[in-house]
Amino acid sequence: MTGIKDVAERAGLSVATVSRALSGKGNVSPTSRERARAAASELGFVLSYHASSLASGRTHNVGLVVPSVHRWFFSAVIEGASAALLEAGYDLTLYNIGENPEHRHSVFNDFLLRKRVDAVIAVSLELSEAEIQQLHAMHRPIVGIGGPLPGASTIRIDDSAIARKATNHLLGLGHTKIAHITGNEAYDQDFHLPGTRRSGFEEAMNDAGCPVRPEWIVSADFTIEGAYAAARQLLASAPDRPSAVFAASDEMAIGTILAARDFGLRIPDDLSVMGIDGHDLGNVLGLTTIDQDAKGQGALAVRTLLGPITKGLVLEPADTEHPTQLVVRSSTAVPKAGTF
Amino acid sequence: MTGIKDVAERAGLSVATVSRALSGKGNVSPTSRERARAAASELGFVLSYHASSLASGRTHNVGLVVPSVHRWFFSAVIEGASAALLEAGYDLTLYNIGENPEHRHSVFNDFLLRKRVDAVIAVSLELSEAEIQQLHAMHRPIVGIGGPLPGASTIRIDDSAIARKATNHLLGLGHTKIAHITGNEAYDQDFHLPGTRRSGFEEAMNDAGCPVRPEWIVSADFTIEGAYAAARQLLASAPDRPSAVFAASDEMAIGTILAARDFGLRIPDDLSVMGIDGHDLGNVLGLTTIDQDAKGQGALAVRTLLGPITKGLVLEPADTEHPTQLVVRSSTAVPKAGTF
DNA sequence: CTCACAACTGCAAGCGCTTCCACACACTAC
DNA sequence: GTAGTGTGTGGAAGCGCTTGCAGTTGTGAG
Repeated sequence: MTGIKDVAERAGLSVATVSRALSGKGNVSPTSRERARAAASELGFVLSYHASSLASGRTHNVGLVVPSVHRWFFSAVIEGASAALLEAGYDLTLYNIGENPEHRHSVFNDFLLRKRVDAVIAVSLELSEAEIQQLHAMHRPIVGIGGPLPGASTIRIDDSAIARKATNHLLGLGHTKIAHITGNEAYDQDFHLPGTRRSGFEEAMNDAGCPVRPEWIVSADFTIEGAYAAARQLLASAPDRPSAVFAASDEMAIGTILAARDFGLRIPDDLSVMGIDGHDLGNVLGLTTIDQDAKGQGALAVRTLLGPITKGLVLEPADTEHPTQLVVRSSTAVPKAGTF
Repeated sequence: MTGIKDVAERAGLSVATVSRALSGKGNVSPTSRERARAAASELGFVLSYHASSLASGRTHNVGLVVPSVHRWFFSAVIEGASAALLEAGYDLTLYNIGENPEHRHSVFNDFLLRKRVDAVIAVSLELSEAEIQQLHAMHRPIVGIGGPLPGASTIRIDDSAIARKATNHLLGLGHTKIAHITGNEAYDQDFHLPGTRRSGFEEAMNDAGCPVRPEWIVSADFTIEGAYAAARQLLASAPDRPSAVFAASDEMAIGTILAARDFGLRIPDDLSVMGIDGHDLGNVLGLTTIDQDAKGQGALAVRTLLGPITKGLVLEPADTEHPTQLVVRSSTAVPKAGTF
């Protein structure tokens, strides 16, 4: 394999100068820089990042920790982060926690401590003080997506406000019999996201003077399949059926739509459905939603990290609220008189 | 940060012995091994993988290259590979090519050559001779998923046989008016997967003496959305409508089901639909499919690579066919007499 | 003409490990 | 007894880069 030594030889320069020329750091005359570049490209030289990292301490690699790669939100974040990192010349090391709690433990107590990443992006994961401390002790900045992280930067959306906005959209159309599909307790552990959205829903309902019926708050696991099952139960009793469903995620809204179709309910005539996310399928199904631009959040996380890192600065913890947008499609409408 | 030196000091051993003790390679007395382990864990020592890689040449990191992270098949492969790698103590570096052709170029001509990965898993990507050569020159074994890779190991399914099996399932039920949703040309570049499945479909039809109607072969981009649009066109002309649709992927089958519902077609009464994949949504929608266990393919790819690597052997190129399974659910049935 | 200073360059010391080699020692086999 | 074998250990030479430092040159100011 050709190393920097070969390049130096060919260019008639020292290894040190070639290193500086190629990295762009330090003073190098234009002539030398050009010669180094030419020699490198003639030899097809590609820097060994191990050696570079060992010597410099910078790895050009960012760790991305996600709870799952299947759910829409996470894969959208991965996509956004991945593209931004690729553009910046950074590698992306993916840690998919999955269902296994042991995996989470080894990711935070082993993998991430191997000094292989310059920074960590944690998606929808509430890190413990100890976990954050460890990473900070190693000078590894952290950006959290999806919730507040003590002492770390975060990118998030205002879940409570969004839930109120969504609920108000339905209320504004004239719905009063509104059900809510929230997340299971298991999903409330990390950032209490389902709880926050649910509270937002309840507040909006109370503000409008609409009763919140406990039996119309059902929970699922944030997947289409899970919400499908939950919605079937919710919609089973024809005489006492909500006229609208607000689901805490688009995937759960989609599950609801599928369940509604099974009962022959037309959307939005017999049932209005809305979600939160901006899922790609929303278009096909005409789903009204609040788009949270997950891809953009992933890209923003990368920019947040890389700015200070490339300048050699320390990342100041900051809390960035990502904008969201109500997208009205055909799954919500004024309730038909008959359904009241 | 504590290094191996600190551990050696604390354990009263040399750095060399500690290294051997912790890595498990070479002869170390049980006493020394235990002392090294104790000292390491007391100090919370975690190996620096950069230094380790630089010295040993092994990186404990595998590169996974995918065309997209959104499509079901790819995220399932990622999930399977990710879990298997985590178990083995390996990092997973994800390269998501995406839509941008430049990204593909830089991944293969820059990122993967940085000597940061021990091996490469390429999913549904047909590598050029040059790309394979480069990686082989660096002694980086490659495993391809989804198609033959000259000189590399591959894991794949028999697309032609599967397509015939699927078609035969529909023919066996009595369908003769069968449409096929195939992939766009853009998706035929890499492993000609859409083309192969389409040929299988046509062969089975011919063998059964059923005419293949060109206007009943439509193409989409492998997404639910794309197939939805294509299926709408296909199903629009009521008088001349197929009684069954075989889609080249589950996502496209799902798009077809959604489109059918828009036309008020009941499944399977008015239209039988089947796909290929084993998509999670298949259960909810009652989709008949051929399960190809994408997660298992990802895990198998990892095992295929890691076996030889950990033993220090060279990976012998081998072509492994992954088993598939016909899963009959409620989206396919005997055609109703009226629809003939 | 000298001096201070900046711009450029090379030497060499690491970065934190792995592993070759040499050596010490304890055996077994003759 | 000696030679041969195997096990356990430490010294030290790298792995392929980056970067502090010092040295060389060129420049404008005094």
